[in-house]
Amino acid sequence: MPNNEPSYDFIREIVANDLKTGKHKFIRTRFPPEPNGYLHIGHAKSICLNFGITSQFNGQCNLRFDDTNPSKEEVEYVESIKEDVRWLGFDWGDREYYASDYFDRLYEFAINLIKKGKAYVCSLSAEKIREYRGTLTEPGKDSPYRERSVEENLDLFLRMKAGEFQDGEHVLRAKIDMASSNINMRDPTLYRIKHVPHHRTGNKWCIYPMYDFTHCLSDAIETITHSICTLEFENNRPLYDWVLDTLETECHPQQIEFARLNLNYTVLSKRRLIQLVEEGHVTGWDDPRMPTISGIRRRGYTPESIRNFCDRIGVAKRDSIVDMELLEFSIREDLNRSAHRFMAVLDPLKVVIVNYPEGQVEELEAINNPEDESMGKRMVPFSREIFIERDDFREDPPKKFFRLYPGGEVRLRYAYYITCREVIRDKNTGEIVELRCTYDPETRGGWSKDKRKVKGTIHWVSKAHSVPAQVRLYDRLFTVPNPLDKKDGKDFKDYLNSTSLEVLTHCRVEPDLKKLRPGSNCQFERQGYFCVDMKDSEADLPVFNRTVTLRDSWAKIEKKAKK
RNA sequence: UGGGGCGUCGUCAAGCGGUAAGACACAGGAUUUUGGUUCCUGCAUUCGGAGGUUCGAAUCCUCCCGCCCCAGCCA
Repeated sequence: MPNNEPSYDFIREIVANDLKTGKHKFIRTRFPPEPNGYLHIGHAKSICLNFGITSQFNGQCNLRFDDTNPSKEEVEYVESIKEDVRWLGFDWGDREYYASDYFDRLYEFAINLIKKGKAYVCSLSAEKIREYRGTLTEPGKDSPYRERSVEENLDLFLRMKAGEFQDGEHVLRAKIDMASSNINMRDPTLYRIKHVPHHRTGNKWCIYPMYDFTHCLSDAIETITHSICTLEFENNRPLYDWVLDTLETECHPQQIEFARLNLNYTVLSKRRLIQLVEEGHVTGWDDPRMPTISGIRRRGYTPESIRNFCDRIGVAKRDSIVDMELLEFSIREDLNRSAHRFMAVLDPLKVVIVNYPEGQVEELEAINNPEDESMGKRMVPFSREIFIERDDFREDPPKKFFRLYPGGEVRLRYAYYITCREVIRDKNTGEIVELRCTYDPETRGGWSKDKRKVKGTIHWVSKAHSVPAQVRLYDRLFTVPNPLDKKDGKDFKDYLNSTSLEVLTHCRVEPDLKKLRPGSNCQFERQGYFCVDMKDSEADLPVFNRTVTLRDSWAKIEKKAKK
């Protein structure tokens, strides 16, 4: 049976079915980041999933900060997270929640659990608790404090909250089963003492709830219908259900796990990213080489391209490593149809057109975006002395090289055909410093009446009219597809790409490029997509970040020839 | 040799008992004033392996193999 319907991923299938059977009339999800670092492209997958599903099925997605560990969390992170989610194009309305807003209710739930005889205060040290927990193959042992009376537990827990104890003296534990084959069920810790001020609740609390206790109850409080998380929480699902079942909450969301995103040539874990930042391997969370949302944004990626990327990678349960090229495809696709084209010479080589009248300047018409006529045209100044890309000239051209070489003719985009007549070198170094060329006045605009074949077209800028610019060429952060694949004791940082950033300081670009606003995208013809750096660009010296190169089939041919 | 998951093209990923979608990548070719874009064409006789059930299996059953997750008072 041919089926032309676009297929849902397994989560959307569940949601659609719940709607169809009437299990739910309204879908509510949540995106629950812990504010202990910046969001990365892996979070984008989760954001697109959670917000995407609810917009598709007319539901709502809450933004909830899972802020139960004050020793790792900071307001800087909550601000950046909000900015990133918004930038990606999603709106949580007024539903900005914090697990810490539920601390009072969570505390009541804990009291309730104690009263039901389902939780107890354990006074074993952390090390002892670990010992008593058993191992993967051996069952654990009951804590000697497991049978404390409800009254004693209530009293102790109250005093924990009141600050009568030091960190680590007691914890509140669920009373489940120390012999469970699921280690998460061996009387997991629910509350710990931490005399640490919280970024939102200040000094109000010195006991903080653990994830397993907080998350399910926060979901229930917010009447979440589908609690979507990553695979590693699969083992926690029985505990998620146990807490809600035992407390008999009115709402019992369904936890569903999917495989987190992995991308080759980079790392996607906050722990490692924070390491790169703190140890100075990158300039910050928003370094354009970082896979963080802020890094990608500064690199020049568009929200649209990220969303398309997330659609393309799909949602499933199997661990996978997505090819970076898919991300690059997504941004090329978006920028190809939207980016304004310009000419920019990254590594300038001076060309004097000897038969062009000295002092003459022409304004030549150039198309702003061949994919979008509505973006119009612009005038580009042309004169006797211009710059071309050093790499577009070869004294000894390889096969199939159809750019400029001695005696060869090439088209200057939107300008004229020129022929190279003479190569000028530096007397001392031998370096080529200038090319003497002649132009054909009959080819204005780049056309010839005699239909003579000129296969190559190169970009250029007028020496006198172009403006200087700095260009930053970014490459992948790591040299190997999987930096975590630690053979012979190597650390992921051993695979850092030492040439992931190349700064070009002598570039010359079209004068109009000076007018671009920070953050704007554009294409440097024949080279790639670039954006004006949001932090370092200045009116006198614009700074451009290379978002991604254009596909380059010449580079492939050359590479093949070398082999 | 405890438990929970997962194995379909180089990379993602559909497939839900009726005879292997799609995308990226790759390889050819056409068009092109970006060696860009666009457009054609090709790219899994086979679904981790072996048995079995069935007229028919990637889909059901059995066994085996491989990979991931869990022993935080992290999330």
